[in-house]
Amino acid sequence: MNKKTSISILLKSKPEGQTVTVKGWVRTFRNNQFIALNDGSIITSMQIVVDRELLSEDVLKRITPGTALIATGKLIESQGRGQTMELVAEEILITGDSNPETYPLQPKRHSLEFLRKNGHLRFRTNTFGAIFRIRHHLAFAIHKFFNDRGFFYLNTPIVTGSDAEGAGEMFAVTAMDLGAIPRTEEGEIDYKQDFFGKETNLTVSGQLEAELGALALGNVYTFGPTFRAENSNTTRHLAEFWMIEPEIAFADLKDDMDLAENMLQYVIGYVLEKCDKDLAFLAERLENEDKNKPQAERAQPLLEKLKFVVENEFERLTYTEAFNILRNSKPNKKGKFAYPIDEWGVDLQSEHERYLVEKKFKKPVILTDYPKDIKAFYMRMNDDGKTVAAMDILVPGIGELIGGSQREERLDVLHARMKEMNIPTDEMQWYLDTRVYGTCPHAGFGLGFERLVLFVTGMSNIRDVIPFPRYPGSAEF
RNA sequence: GCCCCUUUAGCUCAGUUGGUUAGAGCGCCGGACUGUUAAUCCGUAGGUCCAAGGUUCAAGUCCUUGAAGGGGCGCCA
Repeated sequence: MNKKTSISILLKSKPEGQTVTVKGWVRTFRNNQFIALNDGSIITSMQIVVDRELLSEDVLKRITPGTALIATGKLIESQGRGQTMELVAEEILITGDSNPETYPLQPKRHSLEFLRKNGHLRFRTNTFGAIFRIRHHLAFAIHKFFNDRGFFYLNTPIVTGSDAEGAGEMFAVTAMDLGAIPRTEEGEIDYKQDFFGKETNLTVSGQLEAELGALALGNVYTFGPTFRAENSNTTRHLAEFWMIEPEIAFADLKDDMDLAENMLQYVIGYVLEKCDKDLAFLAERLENEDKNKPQAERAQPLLEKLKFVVENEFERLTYTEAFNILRNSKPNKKGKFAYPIDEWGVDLQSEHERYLVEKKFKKPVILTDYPKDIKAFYMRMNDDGKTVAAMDILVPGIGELIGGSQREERLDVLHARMKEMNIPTDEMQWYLDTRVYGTCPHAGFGLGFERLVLFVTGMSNIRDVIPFPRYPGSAEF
């Protein structure tokens, strides 16, 4: 096939009557004369001008929304308004018809619910095209950020034999015949006869393994699929999602917070530059969506929100400071919180996080030094004996975007914590060995990639920012 | 897992205190149109009112159960 030029590249060139070929899918066909052709490389469609003499009536009728075609012709400055250039067709080859009576996508606005049900075709819409181009650039920016800073990309296992992380319910991995599961004499499932000879699950986090890498390579990060079998039915949870988990050696909680804040500012700045057209489209979309909402429910304009995050420092405060703010807050005193703030040590609910982020500070907030009883065993114990060196980054509209901590590097303290929380130490010797041999202060965090995409695109349901969402009751495609 | 809302044409939605033949915009189909921009103009067709059961002289409208979808909460990234 002759070489195609992507529309994104053509739009950067000078239209001087040069002959070019574009290949894509018809969005609309106006006036029996103007094809809006989109090839996915950019949100902008190329206008193909068709001479009626050129094509037979039959071929003209076949140019409908969704039709795939190859158009060759001269690229000239557009005669009409609305686009800078257009392609005067000399040859049009239809490679795939699209029956307009059955093709679900019409040249009009569709609801996100409808497009979710037609998930196999939603890529062909402006909204989802923009989302998935931005998703790509965000992923690339994350790799670039870490690579530029000397981090090594480490792949941690997807099938894991470790069940001590406690980050959530896990999906079992087995090759056993589910109709005839082998049992021991005591009636327990006999995992010794399974493929790996032990109980295995899909990973809920690569952190513990990433620590092993960091305590040799210095700075590492993971970026891989993560699975949680929680029965979560919300707009910000998935059963299969992608998580980024950097882990840094010889570092404390402040280094960890600085890294997370710098990373978010870098990747958001990157897409503000690279994805200006897609972001502008999504910003306008969000604005239109919000027109029907009461003032109080309207979101901050998307570009304004993103620029603000890039240009301003995040608010940093401890759990205890946040607790005092919340306890003395109006909604708490007036009994507006479903979960009143009364006793130090309670876990903060999303209504509290939203108050801090959206009402009190109106910017991303980093909460640190949580009570030890509401956090995981591996987080470093603070000198007060009551709190741990944890940090959560909360952002408007989403809540928790990042969860991290300085890790407990002192063997005796870690051992005591594991015993206290009933974590079986004998199965975790591989983890404890990093503290037995050459331990050092280190820290890391987990970033939910889809939550980042949600935040950047201004979408509201996490199922719309991953190509093939998995959630309770649904695993299409 | 808990709570709330929705389900009417291909899509997005109206549909009054229960009352005759259920409507609109867009799309589709037919026609017009060589500078359109979700093109426009004219015309036609298109409905098991989510399903089952109930109340009533009468149900799209009220009640019960179920299904599907959406939102909030919890768990968390």
